[in-house]
Amino acid sequence: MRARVTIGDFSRASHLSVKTLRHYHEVGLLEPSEVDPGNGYRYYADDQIPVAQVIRRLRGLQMPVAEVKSVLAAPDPEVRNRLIVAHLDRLEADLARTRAAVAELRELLERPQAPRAVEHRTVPATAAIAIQGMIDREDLLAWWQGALGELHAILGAQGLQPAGPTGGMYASEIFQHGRGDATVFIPTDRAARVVGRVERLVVPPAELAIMLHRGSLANGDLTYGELGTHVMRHEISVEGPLREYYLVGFLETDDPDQWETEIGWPIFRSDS
Amino acid sequence: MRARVTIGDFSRASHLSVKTLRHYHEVGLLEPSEVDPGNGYRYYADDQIPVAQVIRRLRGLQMPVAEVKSVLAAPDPEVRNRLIVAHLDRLEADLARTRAAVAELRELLERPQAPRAVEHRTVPATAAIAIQGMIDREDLLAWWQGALGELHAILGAQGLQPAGPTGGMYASEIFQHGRGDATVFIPTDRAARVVGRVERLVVPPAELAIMLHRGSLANGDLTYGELGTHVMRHEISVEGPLREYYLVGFLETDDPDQWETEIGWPIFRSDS
DNA sequence: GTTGACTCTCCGGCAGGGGGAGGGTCGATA
DNA sequence: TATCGACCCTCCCCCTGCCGGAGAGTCAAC
Repeated sequence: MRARVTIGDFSRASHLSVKTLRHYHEVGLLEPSEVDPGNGYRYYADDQIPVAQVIRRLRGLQMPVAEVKSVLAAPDPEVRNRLIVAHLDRLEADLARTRAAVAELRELLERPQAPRAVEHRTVPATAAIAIQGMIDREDLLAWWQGALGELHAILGAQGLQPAGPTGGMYASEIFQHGRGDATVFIPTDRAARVVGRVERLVVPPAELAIMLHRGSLANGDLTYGELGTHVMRHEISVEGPLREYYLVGFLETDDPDQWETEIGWPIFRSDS
Repeated sequence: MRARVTIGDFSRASHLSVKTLRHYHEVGLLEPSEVDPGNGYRYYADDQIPVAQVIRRLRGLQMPVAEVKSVLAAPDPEVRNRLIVAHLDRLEADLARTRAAVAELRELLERPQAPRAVEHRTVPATAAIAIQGMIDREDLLAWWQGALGELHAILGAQGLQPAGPTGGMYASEIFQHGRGDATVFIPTDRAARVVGRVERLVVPPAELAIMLHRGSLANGDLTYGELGTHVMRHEISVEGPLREYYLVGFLETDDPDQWETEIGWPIFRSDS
């Protein structure tokens, strides 16, 4: 026989506040086992306690309500667990990222930076193989590694050598709005055969203000900031994606602190 | 000479969206260096880029806007750094908690539990020394350890022995709303002298449904849930704080997995 | 029948912005 | 100098996941 209790009692038993329970009812996350049609009173059954527990646990780990709902709706325990584990994995990844950001910020607080040099460069049009995509910022790093790896693999498989440093182009919307067009490319002298998402591309010419960034690109915003300040102060900024050239990257060394990246900001140059 | 740019250019240079910049202006976090009184256009100066960078960094680490504001308002770099480091420390603590919760949940997914026995117990009124307080849930663990340590120290200093297991009483509001009354106590035969926040207390008698919880109390909600289900199904719940008795706790062993805690739910018993 | 403790719905608000409507402006070109 | 497209402005509503309170209806014990 199932016991039936009021919302207040269920609140005390489940450790969810009355407000929260009503909210969960409203959004369909946890429906009372019975609602009196006369007065609207909600009544909960004792076997809803474990459900409430699960909800509390998952919400405590920031799982969005909609996702909790789909977990509960999944009939198969296997599916359920996979959804939960997926969320836990995302959490772990988040933790790692935050931890890294914290460490970097601590580092930056310890030792302030010296100003860096800015170079002007005229980049000619360049034939290359490339991968393009509309990318969410959070996926950028994974996409970037995958795409660069693929390009190198294609090149290697055809016995070709890069004709210049690997590079990338990034629409500023990626950084402002978290999503935008991105391109990575490797210059090639001779036409490579293209496979899958790899395509041939003539990287357009550009006038760039260039600053060298050392270390992981997770810290790239600092260099971007410095470069942006320089450009605002001394140059005329023009339309066009930001450009990066990976002089030393993850293909050359495992230690991100050793990476060297040129960051290029499109500018207008009237004279030399 | 400072350059002056429109909000769009500043957005591209700072990687903050136009919407966000307007929002930061509105809340006073980042004021444009100049606002045209005629048309309301915002203009930013190049030396605001580093400020924008700092804001972006700190916001990226979930520092509330108000706190970022006070960081920027702090004139002394020392003070600034202390504020930031404090936030980073909080973040680290958060990370540790989340990590632990993730690990526990993974564990729970691996091996499901067997149902546990529930015992009925009549607890008589008991003289004790106690510490009470209105506690936020997040501070509960620290408060609990501190208070228990203090009680034991007082007892030890007076050469007295506990006359029963250490216990605690917790208003259910703590769990429902994150804040409420809490009490920890140690029964004593002979009157102890009381010092500071320690007081003498007669722990009121109670009828309890009791379940044994093994392991860290971070997982206590599971046992609470099971016990709550039992109470809803088989007992008549009455008013009164939840009660815990720490049979094996942090004073006895360093390994939280070894802890044993009795969890008591106040019930009504008409007969034996 | 009267309390007092519950319960209901509805409204408003929090952070930290995003989306979009509707309308004014800027500047480079023709 | 007119025009056009790219900017910019304000205002309002929306999002998530609840919390707080007002005003009114209900339940159960005495």
